[in-house]
Amino acid sequence: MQVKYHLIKNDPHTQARAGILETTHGNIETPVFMPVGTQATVKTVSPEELKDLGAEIILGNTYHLYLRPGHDLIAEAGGLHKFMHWDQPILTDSGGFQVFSLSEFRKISDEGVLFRSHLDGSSHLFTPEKVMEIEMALGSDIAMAFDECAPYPCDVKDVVNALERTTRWAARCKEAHHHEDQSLFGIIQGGMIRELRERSAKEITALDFPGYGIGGLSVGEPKHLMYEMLDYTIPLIPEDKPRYLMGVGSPDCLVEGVARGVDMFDCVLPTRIARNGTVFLPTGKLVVRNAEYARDFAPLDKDCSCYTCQNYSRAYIRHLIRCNEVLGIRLTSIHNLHFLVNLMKQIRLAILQGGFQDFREEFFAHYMV
RNA sequence: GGAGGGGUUCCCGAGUUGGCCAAAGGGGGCAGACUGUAAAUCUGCUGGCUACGCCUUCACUGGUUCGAAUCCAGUCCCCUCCA
Repeated sequence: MQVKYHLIKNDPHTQARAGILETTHGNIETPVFMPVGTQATVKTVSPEELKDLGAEIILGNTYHLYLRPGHDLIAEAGGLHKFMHWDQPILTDSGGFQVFSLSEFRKISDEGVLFRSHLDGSSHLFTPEKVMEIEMALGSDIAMAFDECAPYPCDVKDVVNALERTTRWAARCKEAHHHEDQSLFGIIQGGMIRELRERSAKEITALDFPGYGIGGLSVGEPKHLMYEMLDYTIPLIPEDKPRYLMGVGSPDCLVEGVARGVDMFDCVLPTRIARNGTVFLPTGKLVVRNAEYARDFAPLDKDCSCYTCQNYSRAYIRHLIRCNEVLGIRLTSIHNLHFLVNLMKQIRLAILQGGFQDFREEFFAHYMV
């Protein structure tokens, strides 16, 4: 089946909305936060633990899985779900972000992107058609179109080029995509320029995808700019399609993204900062690795219901992280993922109960950015 | 008892043709960053101060010298080999 978005409730004061996204591997309650599992694993956290902390859908990455172990191998294993033992929805990113993050290893042409593997230096041409072939082989529920994510800051002409190319590639992706159990999402680009955002939104939505990614944001620009771009972009996306703000995941950005009409988010932030000794709390970030928690025998968050907070102290977690023990980063990863997943569940509940605006104010009354 | 080697800043460890040495490098410690993952990574600080300068420091004591972690003498420890 193709994904289907059901709008359940609009917030009366903001653009926030609650809905359900139906997929082959089950329903997703939106707005939702999606943990990132680039290499067919959310680093250090098992699928069972992801389910326990409430994750509904996770990501995989086309570029990384193509290079290793190879999409053919994963297809042979029975697809990504089976390969990694995750039976809930999966979204695969297309490698478009690697055009940005691995910019020193690639050359862009209209045909596609020639990557020099960061693993062994070998060359690989990613065309929209190739990316579709890979994503279909992976068998994710949602495949992202191959886009060009422009950096920030960026010359206007380069933003325009990326935008135009992204539109052309989106059309080619759509043409090449044939998979009845996988839905292809288009991606809107346009840098930090209102007119270009609007233009990209119009061009991409004209191609009629079952969902839309908003890309090219959270690439180093100030937050107010990102929020502005969302304000310009989201009203141009059909109401009956899910909107996915790609790569965004700080708690404050999630709340503000939802307020602007975003349904889906993904981000490496919770797992990355977890591995570096930082955790999310309702009051803001806390570097549990720091000396001031050496003798703090309380949980990370006394009101948190996650596995970590139910069983371990700040002092113990700090000790593990300082000793480089894997359990330390597993515990902080579990907590951070739970924090964001749970934040979205609270947000959704608030929307359903008509109290999102109050929730938002309450959140920022406590959360120090 | 004899022969040889060595004691450096929290730790390990460079540095001994004397000045460019508050002293390389690593570890540890302290702090910061991290937003579709080249990240369990990266960056900064790590003797003291009334700081573009001053003070204390390279086992200890004394000496040579304009100047010593570096040279000399003695002392105290440590290691290896031979008795």
